[in-house]
Amino acid sequence: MADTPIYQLVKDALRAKIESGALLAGDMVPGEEQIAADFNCSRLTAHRALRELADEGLVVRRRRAGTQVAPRDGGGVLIRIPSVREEIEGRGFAYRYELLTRRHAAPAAVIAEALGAAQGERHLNVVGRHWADGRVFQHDTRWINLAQVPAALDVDFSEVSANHWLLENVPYTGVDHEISALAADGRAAEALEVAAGTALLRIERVSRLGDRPITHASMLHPGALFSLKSERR
Amino acid sequence: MADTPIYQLVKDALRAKIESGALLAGDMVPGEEQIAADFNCSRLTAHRALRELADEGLVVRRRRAGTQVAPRDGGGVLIRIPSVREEIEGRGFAYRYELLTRRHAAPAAVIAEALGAAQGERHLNVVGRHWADGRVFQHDTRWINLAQVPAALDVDFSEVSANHWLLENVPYTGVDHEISALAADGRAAEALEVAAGTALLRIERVSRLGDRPITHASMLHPGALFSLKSERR
DNA sequence: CCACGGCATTTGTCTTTACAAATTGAACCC
DNA sequence: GGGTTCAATTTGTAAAGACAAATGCCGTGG
Repeated sequence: MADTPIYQLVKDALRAKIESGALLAGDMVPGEEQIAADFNCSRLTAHRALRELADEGLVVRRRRAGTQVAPRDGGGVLIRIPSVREEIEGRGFAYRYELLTRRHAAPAAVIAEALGAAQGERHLNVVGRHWADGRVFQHDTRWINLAQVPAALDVDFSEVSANHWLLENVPYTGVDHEISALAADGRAAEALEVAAGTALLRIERVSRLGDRPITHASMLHPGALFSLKSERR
Repeated sequence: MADTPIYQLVKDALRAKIESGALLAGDMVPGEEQIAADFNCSRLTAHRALRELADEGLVVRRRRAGTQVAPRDGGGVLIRIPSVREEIEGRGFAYRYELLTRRHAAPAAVIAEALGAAQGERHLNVVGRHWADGRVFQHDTRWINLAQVPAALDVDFSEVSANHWLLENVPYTGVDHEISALAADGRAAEALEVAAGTALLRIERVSRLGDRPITHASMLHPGALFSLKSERR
């Protein structure tokens, strides 16, 4: 016997109707009272099912107007970027982090702006590489906003990667990304051990606590060798 | 007066404690009874607040063991890829779609496999370009699985982009992505109106209904000119 | 015909009450 | 000491009742 909760049964039934096309965008979904009658449950149970579907974006609810199937987003798609380590080990390679440099210096103007920091202010710069077996998988240039995370100055990042330490020790509320492709110049080619001119995938990431930037990371991948794979929904 | 619902007040209070670091990963969160007493509300209201925080991944709940702050994901980051049109118009450019070719043919082996189709089976191939003002923003090669979407054969994609038509007319349950960088070969360079060898950003997307692939899309961006920007959470 | 207002409907939140399910921790037996 | 059983605690789901808030609809009046 199915001991799946009733609200879940209701959700599944409605979801099936929507995904099968039996209910199209804009169509009215039965009201809470109606569903409660159909499934022989209380209005609260029907309400919960509809509310959760609304939270997931499948339906739109308005008082008095009732519930209708949400218009297909048309908009975007959510993808998940796994952590480097997860990505590498998921492909069956051995993971290794190598610290290249760690210095206390003033970042370039672009970076300073991204960090919301004053020009010339000194912050922490950590540069490292993530290896997949014998090949460089990612080159990681990170600036840590010392105004937000002064404790980072006391950390030696030779053992822990900056990414890892930050995740463990610094709370954040949001992350902004920018993904682009570029051709490797001399320095990048050397760092990644590829030929100059190779196409690289670059991910720039600013993590924030509220609206205060915590870190700026610039991650480079040899794009011809590896690719980021993301999952559904 | 604040007419924000009580469960929301509870959520905000706990979220604040977690994000400020007052509660660290692994720390116990007060139980439902305790919260109900603290906020002078019913257990169900406290339950709803905790349940929603658990749905959002901030806390972990186990019967008898109680509720504790979830370990920081460490894992991945969710980003949102906006639709091409949204992306272009969001930057203030005029959007235009141009159909290049539309043919009924057998895809290459790799594509056929991604579509879950038999070798040599004919499907619908739609190739087009998305323009931002006078420049090519994206080149889009799409294969539509006719076993799943036979109706696509009757559509002339000169007016509507394939992406748009599919979103409007075909339900899907999941999308898989792969993002990579590559250097433009002759044909790609011509299609995107860039110099050969320019670094390109490529997004490959397979959309599914259940586990049956609907479409395979290969999207190329001139990476030096444009980049994808994603939003928080 | 149009503008305004009130009414009825539908969703949103909350309380109280109840029982089920999971799991920890302790008592218990061997 | 080690494994097993049992009970208490905590979360999960549900019902019924109640009132609040939003808003589409219709009727009224101009």
